[in-house]
Amino acid sequence: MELIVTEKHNAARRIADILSDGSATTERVGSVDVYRWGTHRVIGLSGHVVGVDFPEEYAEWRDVEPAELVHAPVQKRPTQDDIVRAVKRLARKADEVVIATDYDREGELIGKEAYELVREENDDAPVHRVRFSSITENEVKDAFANPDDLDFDLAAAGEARQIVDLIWGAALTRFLSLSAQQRGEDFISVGRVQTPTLRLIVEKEREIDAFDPEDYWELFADLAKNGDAFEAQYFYRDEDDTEAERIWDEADAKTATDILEDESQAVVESVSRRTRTDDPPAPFNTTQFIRAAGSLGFAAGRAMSIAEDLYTAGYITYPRTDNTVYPDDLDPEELLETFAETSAFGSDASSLLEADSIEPTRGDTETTDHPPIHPTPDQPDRGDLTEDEWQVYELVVRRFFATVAEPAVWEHLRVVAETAGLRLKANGKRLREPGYHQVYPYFSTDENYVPDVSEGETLSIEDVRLEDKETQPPRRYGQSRLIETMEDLGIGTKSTRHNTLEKLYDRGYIEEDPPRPTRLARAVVEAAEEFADLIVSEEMTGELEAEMTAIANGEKTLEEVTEDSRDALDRIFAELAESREEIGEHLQESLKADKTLGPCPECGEDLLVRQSRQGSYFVGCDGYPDCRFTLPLPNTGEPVVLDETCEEHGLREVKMLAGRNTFVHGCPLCKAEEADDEEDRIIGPCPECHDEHGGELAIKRLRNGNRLVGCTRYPDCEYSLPLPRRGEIEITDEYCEEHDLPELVVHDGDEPWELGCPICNYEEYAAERESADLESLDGVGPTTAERLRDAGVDTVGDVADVDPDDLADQVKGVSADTVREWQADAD
DNA sequence: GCAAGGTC
Repeated sequence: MELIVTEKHNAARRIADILSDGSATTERVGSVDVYRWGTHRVIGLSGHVVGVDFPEEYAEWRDVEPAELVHAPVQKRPTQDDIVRAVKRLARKADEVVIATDYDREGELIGKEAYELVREENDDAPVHRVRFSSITENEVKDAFANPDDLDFDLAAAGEARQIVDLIWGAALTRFLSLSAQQRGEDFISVGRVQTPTLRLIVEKEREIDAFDPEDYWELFADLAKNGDAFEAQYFYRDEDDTEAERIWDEADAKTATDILEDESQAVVESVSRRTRTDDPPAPFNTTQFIRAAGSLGFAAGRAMSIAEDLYTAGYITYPRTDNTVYPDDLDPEELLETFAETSAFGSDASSLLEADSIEPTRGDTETTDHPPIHPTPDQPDRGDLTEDEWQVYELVVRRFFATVAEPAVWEHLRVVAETAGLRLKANGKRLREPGYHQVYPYFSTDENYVPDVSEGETLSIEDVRLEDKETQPPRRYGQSRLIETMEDLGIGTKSTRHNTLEKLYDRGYIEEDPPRPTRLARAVVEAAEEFADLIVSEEMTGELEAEMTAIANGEKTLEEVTEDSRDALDRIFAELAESREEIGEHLQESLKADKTLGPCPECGEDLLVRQSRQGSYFVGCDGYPDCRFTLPLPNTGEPVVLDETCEEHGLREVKMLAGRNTFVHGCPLCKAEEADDEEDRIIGPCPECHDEHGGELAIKRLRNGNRLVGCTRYPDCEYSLPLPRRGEIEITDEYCEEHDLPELVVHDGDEPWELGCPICNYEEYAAERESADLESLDGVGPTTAERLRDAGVDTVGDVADVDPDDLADQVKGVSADTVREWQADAD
């Protein structure tokens, strides 16, 4: 039997399909699907199926000095037992094994891991390695016709990285967490990739904090030719003889304005025209895809998750790639033709096919890992995808179109006019040839109109405006710019950069989007800068890359590299030992600062965001138990303490993070006082207890900011209906006959909306929620929805009734935590 | 309970 091992299940299926000419069938080996035809078997791994870790006796943090981890043994252990078992079972019967993992360093290591599993069971079957960079018939058949051997040096380079990352990350993470006495989930983590990334964010924040704005002025005038007006701006030559628009002195600005206002005409001094070619963009690699999706409003992780769904469904190629050059065996014309008949893209594809020749653009990076992201000939109908998925799919299709389209041509027109010794300029631009913009509408094609004037011509000055401005602090990194910067610095990989950002959010290091660092993040970066500079610098990756290259080239061994790295970490721990307490205190202060609102109105100690034993959040006093002052917080989402401070109480405002239901709660003391001041408004009989006890329904505002319709006999009667948190609620004269309650109207923003009878409203809402499509849940695409339906879950209402762990076991790609998030969302 | 790297 010939066994073929691939890196992922999808690749196994497609390779089996190609090599068997479509005759392969599936069989189960344990719980794993394997493809077979004749004497061949193809099994797909799931990336790494074994991982490195310390032996069991190092697992308890309290029993081991973090510094001991530096010299602790490192073991390989299966992380995906079912797949490991299946590989071993197949290996026993194999006469020959072919490793067909991805064509990159990590693929070589994953291949070696498979090789070692095979060798545990089978001493003598020959093991070959095939390499191909896209799963197309030609490449795959060619690779299998010319098998090679595993590159053990290259795999060892990857193993060295695993060991160095584990030792540094685990030892320093434990050191920081233990010194700050952080237990449980709230450990303080550092690592070769996450900490330099965090430093980028922290350093930008330092620049913003240190920024001192400066006033300046800009002077504009409208010039007109026969009533045809356009905007021009005053400029001058500064001391370096460069053109400048900003006027730094207010008196100078006023003088120039006065002069200009006294003039009614300006004479055209020069007119220059030039045309500029605007080349179409390069094919998508992961980073550029994330950036483009980011400009459509998708967060990096969300964009990748949608792309993975589209890939699994077969609509686009593999979304994790560094490559920006299409492979030779992609025939763009052929692919375009498959779009020519579609309703969504037919006319654009047809117009592209009219070109004399089709020559796709090329980016700077040509790699062997995977082709650039492009659509496959397998096209979905619009109805097959959710709205978000369609947007991302269309982006990928149109990017492919753009890469085979013509350049655009812009015409620039610069006019300089002079009056009373002052010069005014206008820069016009016009899109003369739309080129690729016609099929790729994601870039701006805004034009700026400046009429055709000629030198010596007189223009009238219509309107003079002096604008006072101030210099702006540097902008925070957005998610996609962070990912681009990580790529430029060489930290992380195409597959992990967006995960690193999510990790920083989860660890409480960054908040909001664009991300801002917490006090804790600043303290961690400061501690690392002072004591373990290497872990916070992007150079650690650069140095490690150089060492890995040396291993791959046979110039160094894994042992040499990991020993050097251990020595460096030993030296860091020698210094850290003396400062343990100091570091711990600083981290603890920062942790507290992130949760501090301001002075307690009763005792003056700090008010802090705390969590009750049941898990709900509230505001409590640091003087507890002497001071028992508390304030409630809303019961949805996770609280974040903002920098904005309430003027009345000197307390920082609170924001509740709850996905798309995120909102700013404000000062919790103001909210509580507002609720105390707001009278309950009675609207009608309580359906539960009016007949028996005379209870009535009232619109109530709770101290945590929630608003509801509840019974006046609360807590004896707990009947309640939810109401929106925001907006003024008007009680109208129209009555619901069924419930004997007035119709309500909510005034929030411009358009008031009719909520109607609160009971009818709630019943409708509950029914809708109950039967809502699975796709309305966060992160559920058609693939996941299909799998959920297979497991007997058809609606959002059904999700509420399942056991999260059971469902996670049944449905591939869904974790129990995800299910719990859906359930919380549905409440 | 630690990292980063695969993949779902």
